[in-house]
Amino acid sequence: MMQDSNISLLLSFLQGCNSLRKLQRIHAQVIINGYQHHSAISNKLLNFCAISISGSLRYSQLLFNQIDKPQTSTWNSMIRGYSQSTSPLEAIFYYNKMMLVGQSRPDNFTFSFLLKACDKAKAYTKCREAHGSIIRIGYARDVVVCTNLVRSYVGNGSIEAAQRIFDGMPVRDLVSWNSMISCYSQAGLHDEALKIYSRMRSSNVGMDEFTLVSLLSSCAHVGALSFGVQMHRFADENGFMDNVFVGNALIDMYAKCGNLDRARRVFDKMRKRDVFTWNSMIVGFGVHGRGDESISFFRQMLIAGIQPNSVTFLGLLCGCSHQGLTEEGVEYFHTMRSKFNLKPGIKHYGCLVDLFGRAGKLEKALEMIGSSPSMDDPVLWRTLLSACKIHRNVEIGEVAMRNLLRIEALNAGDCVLLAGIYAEARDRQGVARMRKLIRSEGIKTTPGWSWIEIDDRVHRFVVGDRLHLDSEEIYTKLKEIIHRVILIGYVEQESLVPVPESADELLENPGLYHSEKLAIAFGLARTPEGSILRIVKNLRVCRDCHSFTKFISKAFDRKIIVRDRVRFHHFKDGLCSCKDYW
DNA sequence: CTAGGGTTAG
Repeated sequence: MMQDSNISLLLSFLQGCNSLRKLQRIHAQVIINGYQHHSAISNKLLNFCAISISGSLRYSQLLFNQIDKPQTSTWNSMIRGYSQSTSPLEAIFYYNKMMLVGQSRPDNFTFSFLLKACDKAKAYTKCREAHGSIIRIGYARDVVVCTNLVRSYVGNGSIEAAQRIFDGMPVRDLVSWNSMISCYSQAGLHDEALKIYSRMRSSNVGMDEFTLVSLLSSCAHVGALSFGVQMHRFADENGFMDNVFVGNALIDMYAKCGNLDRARRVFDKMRKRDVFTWNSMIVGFGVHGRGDESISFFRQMLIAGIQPNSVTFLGLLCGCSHQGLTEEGVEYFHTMRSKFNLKPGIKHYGCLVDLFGRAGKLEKALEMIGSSPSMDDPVLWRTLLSACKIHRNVEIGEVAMRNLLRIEALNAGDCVLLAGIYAEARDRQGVARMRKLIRSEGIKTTPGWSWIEIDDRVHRFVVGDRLHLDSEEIYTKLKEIIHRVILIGYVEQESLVPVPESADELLENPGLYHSEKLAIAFGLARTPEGSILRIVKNLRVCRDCHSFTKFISKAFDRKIIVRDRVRFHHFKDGLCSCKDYW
């Protein structure tokens, strides 16, 4: 009697326990009363130590060692604890030990925790082994286990296996669908993520905040504005707008789709704002080249008492770089350390290389690489090479190229860039050398493309595209456009050495129409007068297309928003928001 | 009360 009430008292103490110190006192009581072998008590203790934030895995390890015949649930606690710790490999060791001892069988919980550990520890082989055991022991129909399998395979880079398991699941609930979508989204397979959504709709599991957040992230990445707007409406209608994740994802989506006003409106309405909220705005302004507004939001963020992090500074520095705020950018770079105790990472150095590079201070940019943590980072050299393209600097461009070769990071895009620099310097032999280099080294090429969204449909174009169904119409329209912009001063650059946009163009089809021109022509032909054209492309805008687009915005009185690989260009009345500084 | 899902950068 006495004993039972003591036990329940100890258990209730454990329930309310919120620190390791208290826990140790309770443990001492357990030992004093001779209850250390009472399984309810020791399991509870161990479970608490393993899972709770205030607990300690080391402590639960000690407790574990004192239990002579651990039950499945006890093993599970250890595996679970380590699976969410910083040493997920330990979880796998515990599972191995459990199998080796062989006294207790793994259950559906064991596999859920183990799979999570395989994901975190990037243990592909173990993941496959677990998959086999799951089938053998008979948990292959368990919806939670399968969902974990899907995540674990994706985390280990095997999207195909994940997709097969997902498709083979006898039952899929809302969480399973959300997992599949977020996995695609996080793996960068945004088209797949958006495609899954339509299948999900027909399976009648509904949608919640989690679904929205992943889908919005994918919209942001591919620039699918009208789909994003649909999601916004859905969030409004279902009362999801109070969720800070949803608000953040919406801000980011609007910013990345070129609509900063609507991003701002969502921001203003949010009741709770966290560091993601502020960062999304700061990064948004940054990639649109509105550095002064990035700075303004940064200041307000500090006043609101939100601590900036390294992403905040990436947005801020990007804004400074694209608006030519060189001194401010350098200043903020230094305050990272001095005021905010943040160590600038390689990407922050990249921003500074870009900042100096764009401003034409190529020597400074080169110095910056020298003072960075790594002279072997391809991104830094590539950034310098892009700057050399802007400022038509052959010498430093060649330095960047030699370094890319040295660190064996050279890709086709780099060759195309340098070829462009040579072309603008009228150095045909240089262009030819780049062409040869790509061929001889067998360097993989990225085809350039542009797309435009018209009536909720995406139309995608490549250089010299003849595959589009409306090819005739597009080329006729393009001829007409060229005629009209020449009348107001556009000079076609075809008479010069063609500046290649993509490797394909450099290798085989010089002088063809860039994908961007085709997308714009199609947009002009198919949308009502006065409406905004939104173009998304995977490469940078070339000088000729940039000039061409400026003239179109004037000749046709259209606002045109182009999102290229790194930033936005807003064309209006013959001018671009980047002030020709990109 | 032993399980699985979310945002910025890259």
